[in-house]
Amino acid sequence: MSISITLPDGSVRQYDSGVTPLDIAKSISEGLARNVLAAKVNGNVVDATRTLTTDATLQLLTWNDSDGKKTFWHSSAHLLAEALEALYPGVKFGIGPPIENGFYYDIDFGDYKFGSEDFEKLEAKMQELAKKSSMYLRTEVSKADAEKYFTEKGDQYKLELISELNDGEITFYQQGNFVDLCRGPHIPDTGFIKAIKVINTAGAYWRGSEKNKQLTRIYAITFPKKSELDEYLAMLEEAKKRDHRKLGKDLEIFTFDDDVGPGLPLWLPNGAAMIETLENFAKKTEREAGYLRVKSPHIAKESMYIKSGHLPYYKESMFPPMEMDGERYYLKAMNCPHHHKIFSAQQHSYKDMPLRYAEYGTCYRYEQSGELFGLMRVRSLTMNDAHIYCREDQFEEEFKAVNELYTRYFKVFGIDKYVMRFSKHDPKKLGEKYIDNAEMWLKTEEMVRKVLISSGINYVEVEDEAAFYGPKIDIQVWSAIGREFTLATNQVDFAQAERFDLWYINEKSEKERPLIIHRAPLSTHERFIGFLLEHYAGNFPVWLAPKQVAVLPISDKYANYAQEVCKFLKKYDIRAFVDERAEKAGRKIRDAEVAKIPYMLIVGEREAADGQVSVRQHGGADLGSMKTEAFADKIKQETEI
RNA sequence: GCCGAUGUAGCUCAGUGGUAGAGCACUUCCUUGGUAAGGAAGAGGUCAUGGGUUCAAAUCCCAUCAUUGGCUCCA
Repeated sequence: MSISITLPDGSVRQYDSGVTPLDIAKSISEGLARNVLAAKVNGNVVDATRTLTTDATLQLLTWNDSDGKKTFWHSSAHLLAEALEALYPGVKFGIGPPIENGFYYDIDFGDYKFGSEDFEKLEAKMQELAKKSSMYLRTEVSKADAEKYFTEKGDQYKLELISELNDGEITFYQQGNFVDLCRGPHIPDTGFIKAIKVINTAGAYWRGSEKNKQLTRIYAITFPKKSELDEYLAMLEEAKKRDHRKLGKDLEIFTFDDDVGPGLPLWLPNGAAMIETLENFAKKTEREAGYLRVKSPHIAKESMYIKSGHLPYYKESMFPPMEMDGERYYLKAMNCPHHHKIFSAQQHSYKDMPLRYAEYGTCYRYEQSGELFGLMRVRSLTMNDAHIYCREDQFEEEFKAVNELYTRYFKVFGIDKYVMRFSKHDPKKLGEKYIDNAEMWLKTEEMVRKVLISSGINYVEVEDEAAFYGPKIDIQVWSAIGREFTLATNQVDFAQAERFDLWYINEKSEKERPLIIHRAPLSTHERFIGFLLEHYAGNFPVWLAPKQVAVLPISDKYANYAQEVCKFLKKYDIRAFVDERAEKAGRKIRDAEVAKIPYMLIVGEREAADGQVSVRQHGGADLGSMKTEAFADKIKQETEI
């Protein structure tokens, strides 16, 4: 009997029933067959060795398809497990999925401490087993047989997984002597795996729960070619060069000190200059957008956090309280309660609304020690914070304006790789994790969705990630080394107005609750500058660069002239300095290049003679000579944002 | 908080039980120069901290602190 196979280009070919995708690949070309890792049949990824008995659409998957890569890495995880079982008999296996770059396997080593000194041995064993080109053989097993197999093997993790499966949907895969519970699919044989690198190990709780035993997670990556592994490792090296922790040190932006404490960054003059620039920019933008600036203290009495409802939710991540005059004071972990108090300090009419209170507010959060990460996760942070108090009929417009502010900022900084997450509540957790007001949850979530859709913003909706007081939008970005974090956030709050008894007088002369929007589009200084360091790889645009211009006298005969130039530029608010060291011009240029300073002004006899500067741009472009004033005008223009 | 790794000069790092090292940076002197490193000399370390083993510890063991890769968390 013959079946019709439709290929991605639309062509239809006839084959005998029982043909495999691999056979089909061979019929097209031997070269293709050598590269086929798996197949997509009617949209489902399956083994390339599965037989086809009915008409189908077929896509052959290779290393160039993400599903092909995933299959390759998943199969590699089985290879890793096979090698582990050979090297450390009796180990038990959790799960071993592919990830974005490579794969991992969670292992229970019993009492053995698996560490980095085991990596080479493991890699060698995997290489050895890969060379055998063992086929990945699929068998369907009954639930009873599956349970029997892993009971005999004593692997309680696999048994737990099996207990959640139904009879008839359980399959085993075997390569060499290793059998694993797996739904597949897999690559045809281990011979495809040519390059192997064990990356690192980490503790990981079984099924992701702190209550469970911690297993040893082994991360590794494999490739079908040695050269691809080399490329990957080179790419990792490149990413390390962008790491904000390295750049922050090299460019003298920030530092940490044991005597100050973990997660408490110290800003060096260059970092402080960036903060000042960012604040000026934000303040100007916010002023234009109708925000009013407010200021609030760093601490407050415990009673305020009880009133706000923050304390029961976040006590664990606040620094412990200080006792003073029989009162307990907390370092603030958020600015909202203070702002609410500013709102309630005055009486407001509906005509005053919306009121937008903005503050670069410094907060302190006791992040878990294991969570600290350079500038991205710290314990003292200064937020680009603001709270908008508005009437319900103003909410959409206000929320939309906030989104537009984000878009404007992101455009200025050239941020285009991000995901907007719309975080919603989980109705099952009303009264626990979330304020118990089902109606307001649904109402505000619908309002947010409406704004997102009408603004044409791409977003994903996620359940059970809202703040306790309302739905929110988070902007997810990635660090140079691939770690995901929330850059900015925009939240709705329908709970705290009630708690703080916030009201305004409406048209009918009645008290009415405002809706509140929390927003922090520029995140915190810590996180944002950390992000910008990586985003620009330290090559900041002129307006943001902590040092904008280096004036480099050819010799100390021209030091005075250099100082004159520098003084002149400073009058224009340009951040300039003179390199007066007794070094040659070449050396001064090199050092300015390494420090990533946008402009270098070389001044010597020629320039001093007629009030000029010779301009070199970071990166090497020689812009020639011009009057100092002309240069200052040029920079002024460039720093307009 | 949990599992693993790391901690030596300002920075980057070498140093497997026997007198603490290199490069860069720093200081001083010489050199006065034209678009990515001029030369010489000098200074600089309680080898994270505290215990232990040893005739002897940067090195081996234990604890603590910090950093870091993950896990859990993230107002």
